[in-house]
Amino acid sequence: MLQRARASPNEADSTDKERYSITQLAREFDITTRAIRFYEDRGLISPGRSGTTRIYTARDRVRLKLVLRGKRLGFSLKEIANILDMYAAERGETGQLQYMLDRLEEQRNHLVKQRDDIDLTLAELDVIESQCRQRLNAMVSSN
Amino acid sequence: MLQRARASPNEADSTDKERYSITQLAREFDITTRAIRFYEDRGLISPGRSGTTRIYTARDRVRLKLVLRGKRLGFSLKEIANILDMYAAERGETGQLQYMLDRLEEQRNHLVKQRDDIDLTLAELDVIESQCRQRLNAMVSSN
DNA sequence: TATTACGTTTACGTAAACGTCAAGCAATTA
DNA sequence: TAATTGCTTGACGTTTACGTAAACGTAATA
Repeated sequence: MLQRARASPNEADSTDKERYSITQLAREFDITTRAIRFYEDRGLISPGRSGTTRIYTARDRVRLKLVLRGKRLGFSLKEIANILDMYAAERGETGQLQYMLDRLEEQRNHLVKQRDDIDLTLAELDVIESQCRQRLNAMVSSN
Repeated sequence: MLQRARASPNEADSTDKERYSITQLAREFDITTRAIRFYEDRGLISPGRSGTTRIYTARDRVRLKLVLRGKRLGFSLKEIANILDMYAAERGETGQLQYMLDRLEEQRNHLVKQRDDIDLTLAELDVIESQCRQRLNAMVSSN
């Protein structure tokens, strides 16, 4: 039985040894394998292969996680691809550091605006809820 | 006159008098008239008519604003419709106050999670940016 | 050996959210 | 009066993000 030890104390290669199958990831993140393959088709993930079968590393898993976070924030896959590129380019020889700083600023502004929207909406939910509770109390006390 | 007092100094009719054309709103919010009509088609807005021409009140405008905010937060038009219904039902005779409180809670959880996502992303942007700036400094000092 | 589980590619289908004509009415302006 | 401007209602086209089915390979299990 050739099982690899997990949560290993030492790592020979500096690359993590965890590997995931497509269905493992699908189950973990509650998405379909179709979706994962689609993300690959759009260049968001590039898992290795064993024959034809996809094999996902810890890095692939992180990228998938970021993809899903981006989706929750309402970004399109294309936008998410750009963001992931920024993450990746961060240590590459881009030579366009200023351009990248601008893009970062842009991204930050977007997120801050979105957070403001959320805070506004949460505040309004508070108002609605308190009015709901008032009506609920009124119903109780009128019994 | 059993009217609730509103924030306005005088109001003859309790309905505001501002009217907007579809292109006015389109220009104000930088969307197309096609989009606005589409929102109407999906029941998100129901402007009055003068003949066949749509006439938008201040209330319609607010709803449109909420629609766009919802879109920025990544909600589908169907979800936005539900949210708007909650806003509207708030003073209606729903008789399902508890159900509505549950939906409010749900909505709140969604938003809080989204805000957490944003905070996570903003933190990571900080990291990337500082590394960018380090590289930029390195380039300058190596000249 | 047959079934089951898991994987693959290819390809057509679909819902959402509009974009983009087309054709026509109504009012103002040249 | 002719043209322009703004509005209307269809209706078909498009993009995104997958769903769904077909047809197949492989490996473990009953």
